[in-house]
Amino acid sequence: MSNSGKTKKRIRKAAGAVVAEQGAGKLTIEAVASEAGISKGGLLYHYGTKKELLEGMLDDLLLERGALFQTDKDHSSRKKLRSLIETEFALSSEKRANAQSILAAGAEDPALLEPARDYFQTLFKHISHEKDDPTLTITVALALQGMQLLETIGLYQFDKNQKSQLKKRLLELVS
Amino acid sequence: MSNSGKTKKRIRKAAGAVVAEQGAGKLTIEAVASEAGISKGGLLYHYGTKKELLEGMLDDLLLERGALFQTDKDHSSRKKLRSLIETEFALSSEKRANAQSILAAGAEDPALLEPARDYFQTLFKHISHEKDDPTLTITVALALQGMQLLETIGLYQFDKNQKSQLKKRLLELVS
DNA sequence: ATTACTCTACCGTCCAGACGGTTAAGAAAA
DNA sequence: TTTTCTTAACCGTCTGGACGGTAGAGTAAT
Repeated sequence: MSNSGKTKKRIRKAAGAVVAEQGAGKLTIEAVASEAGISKGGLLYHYGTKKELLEGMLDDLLLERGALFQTDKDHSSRKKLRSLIETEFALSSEKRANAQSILAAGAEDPALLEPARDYFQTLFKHISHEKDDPTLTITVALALQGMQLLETIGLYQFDKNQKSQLKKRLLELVS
Repeated sequence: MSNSGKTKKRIRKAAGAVVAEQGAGKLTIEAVASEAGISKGGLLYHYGTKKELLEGMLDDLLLERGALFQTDKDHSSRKKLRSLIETEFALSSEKRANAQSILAAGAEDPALLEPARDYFQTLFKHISHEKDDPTLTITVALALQGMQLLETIGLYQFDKNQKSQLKKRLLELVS
């Protein structure tokens, strides 16, 4: 476990890059290995199967976002959402590349998405229990996700200006 | 061209079903042919290559939504968005399955998504020129897309109740 | 301090199966 | 009987994964 953590991280990052550049269907072990600068055999030493790699990628993604809605039972869903908005807009492009794991896992085996489904289940259940205006809060959460997914799939890229305005407005809507 | 239109449509529908059930990565010509009840060779008679099939699927999707923002120069972006909201929520589950083409095309060859990129480019440009509160309108458009994509990827399913509330609220926000 | 051994981290090769696409031939419809 | 549609058999390529091997750093025994 000494050095292997570093190499594993490099592999996961390379996998995200492959998906972003070539599409989820081109995520092959060879392509990832090449992008990471090691051989296929070397990659399979760290991740015994492709499935393990996909799971590792998804973990990265959910660990970043998921903690919020598991703990913090004392905070309102709006407060959590505000914090999620801040987090999402502040993410480095490297971390945002982790979202590619959604597409890769969905393409390979939809069953791998189960943890992500749990996350959204929890998220929307939380918000629905809100007293003030749950549907508005859901709208904001959906807009945040919509932006994220559009960018991940490569259908649209918001520029800095648009993003800062959008962030400001989303925060206002759930204040 | 006589009967082939029907068979082609059945093939496209089968392709959407395969993606929905097994994931974008499992969209193989054989699987689609089997789902459509014909042989692989039979499918390739109608769509000479897999790429052609993907393009056909994307056309289905964009023809439904796209017309709105190409024509109707005299209508405000809010009015168009309201009409898009109505359309999206009224879509049959069969038509909603067309959205799977986004995932399939993105997995196979991201270049195929170009028409879809154009669509969103046009959509957001239109909205940005709005005078009243473009960022709110963008938020609503993103929420609509977010719902759509979450359902398409299979990360969350909104029930009838949630949907009718959401539709009502989205319409209010851009009224 | 040299020999023997072990472990981690990798590499290169190989293979069975899956895949997209071609082809020759037949069935159905016109 | 010509055109349209469909089939089964086949081909070359790619992919996931298995596997044998190895360089090097450490550990222990002699």
